[in-house]
Amino acid sequence: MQRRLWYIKNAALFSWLQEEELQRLAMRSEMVECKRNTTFYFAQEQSDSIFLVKQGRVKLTRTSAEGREVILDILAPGEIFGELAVTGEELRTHSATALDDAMVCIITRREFEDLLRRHPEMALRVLKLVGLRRRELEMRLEDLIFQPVANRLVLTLLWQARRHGKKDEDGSVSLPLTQKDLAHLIGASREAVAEQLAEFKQQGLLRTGYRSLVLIDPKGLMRTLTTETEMEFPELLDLVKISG
Amino acid sequence: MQRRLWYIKNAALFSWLQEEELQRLAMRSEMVECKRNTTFYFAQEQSDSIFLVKQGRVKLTRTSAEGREVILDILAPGEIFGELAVTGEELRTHSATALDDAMVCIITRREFEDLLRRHPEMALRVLKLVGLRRRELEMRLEDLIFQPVANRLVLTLLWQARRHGKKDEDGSVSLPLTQKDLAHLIGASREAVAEQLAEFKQQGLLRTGYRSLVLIDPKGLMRTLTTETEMEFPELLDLVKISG
DNA sequence: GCACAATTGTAATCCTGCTTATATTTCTTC
DNA sequence: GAAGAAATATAAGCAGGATTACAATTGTGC
Repeated sequence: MQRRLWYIKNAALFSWLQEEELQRLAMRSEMVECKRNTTFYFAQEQSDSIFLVKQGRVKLTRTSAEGREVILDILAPGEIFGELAVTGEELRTHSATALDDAMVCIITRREFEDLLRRHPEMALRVLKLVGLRRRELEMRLEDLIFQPVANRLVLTLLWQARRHGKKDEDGSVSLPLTQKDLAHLIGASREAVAEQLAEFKQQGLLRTGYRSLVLIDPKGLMRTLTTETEMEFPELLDLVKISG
Repeated sequence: MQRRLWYIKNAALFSWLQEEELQRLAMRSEMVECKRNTTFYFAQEQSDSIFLVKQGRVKLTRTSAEGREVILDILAPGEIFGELAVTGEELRTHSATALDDAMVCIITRREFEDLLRRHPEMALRVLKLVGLRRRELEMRLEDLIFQPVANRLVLTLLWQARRHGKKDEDGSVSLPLTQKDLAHLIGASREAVAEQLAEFKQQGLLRTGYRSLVLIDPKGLMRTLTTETEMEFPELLDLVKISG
């Protein structure tokens, strides 16, 4: 219970609530620990809860009729998912799966809706969040249309590095991602990703490992973009400030 | 002023407000009439107003560094755009342009935020709207990755028919779209769209015209999907109920 | 520790759809 | 009504990336 409270307090979306509300939430939410690859919900299931990631990463995916997968997002601890349950979504439009051994907090839709009603400001914060994710999708749609695999790969590597990368003393960043996950993130085949990674590896920009890769020279990776594309990714320059 | 009130009252997002609020909105909003191809705002401009479409269609686009365009959405009368201004968006991430001679209503962000504060329920409705558009983007991302041009084209034609099509007595639906617009909607080249349309034309599924096309056999178009893809577009069966 | 599953590495082949090119039709404007 | 702009039509050549295939490596469960 204390632990639950701690986690909730440390989620950006909830941290501003007064102690009383936080305790109520901690009391009424369920905490679940689970192994890697556990699925929290599948597409088409009833949308009746909101999740808060406490530990591990969670991937949100859509699967085509033929079983091919696209990754909509990969969440880090402190982020919530399934929040579209409070936007009139009846059934899930994606699946949610743990990428690592994970811990999540489950809040019923009813409870969350009550919270929104008690704190109108919360609705604005959720609105902000949903809007932000929508804009991210718009950017990805654009990249998918305009950028070749190599660029999409670099953009995604840098993006993932900011969210999930572990920074080393020497400035390199390690990422816990399989080539398959990367492929599903950028909408390419696993082989195309492997080939492109091999090329970057040869250029000394990164190292590959089993289920992981290490960005040795993030700035160098970024430079592979600017040759063909205009300078237009100022946010990515923040890469240096990656959380360690 | 009366006309302004009428339009606002007839927008789904506002219709539930009490008369008093509607009048206030009508009073404080600006009504603008403009020609086809007028741009309401460009990407990177300050996000300080929300728009309501009264007449004509409005397209929202993103443009790549090289000048290529992707259409994020095409709005019909009664719909709003620019609403991300109230989600913490500082600068526009897309441009908005009139596809027809149009009329829009402009509400300042401040005014809209006040409205949200006075009516917390409004925040929930906007949240619902933004969530819906996010899900649409997720679907398009998936289609872009999994579907070939032919399928994307059909899906888009049927989708556009529902939103903007004019239904004829004989069951055919006419759409005011250029091939270029279609190409930008599905992320393909204009030529690829033309070629595919030619094929459908030959199969008697549609007719093409200058800046317009007529879906002669929407169900037949849909059937071209089910051969290669599984049946998985139940919503599209509503096509028969297209607004006339 | 051994069998099996998952992941990575690499290469040849093939195909969708982009590019480029050119002609024609329809609208707009003066 | 003529000239120019915008949109449609069509086709050849090319290329990025998917598919297919197979080998090698690393993890996992009994």
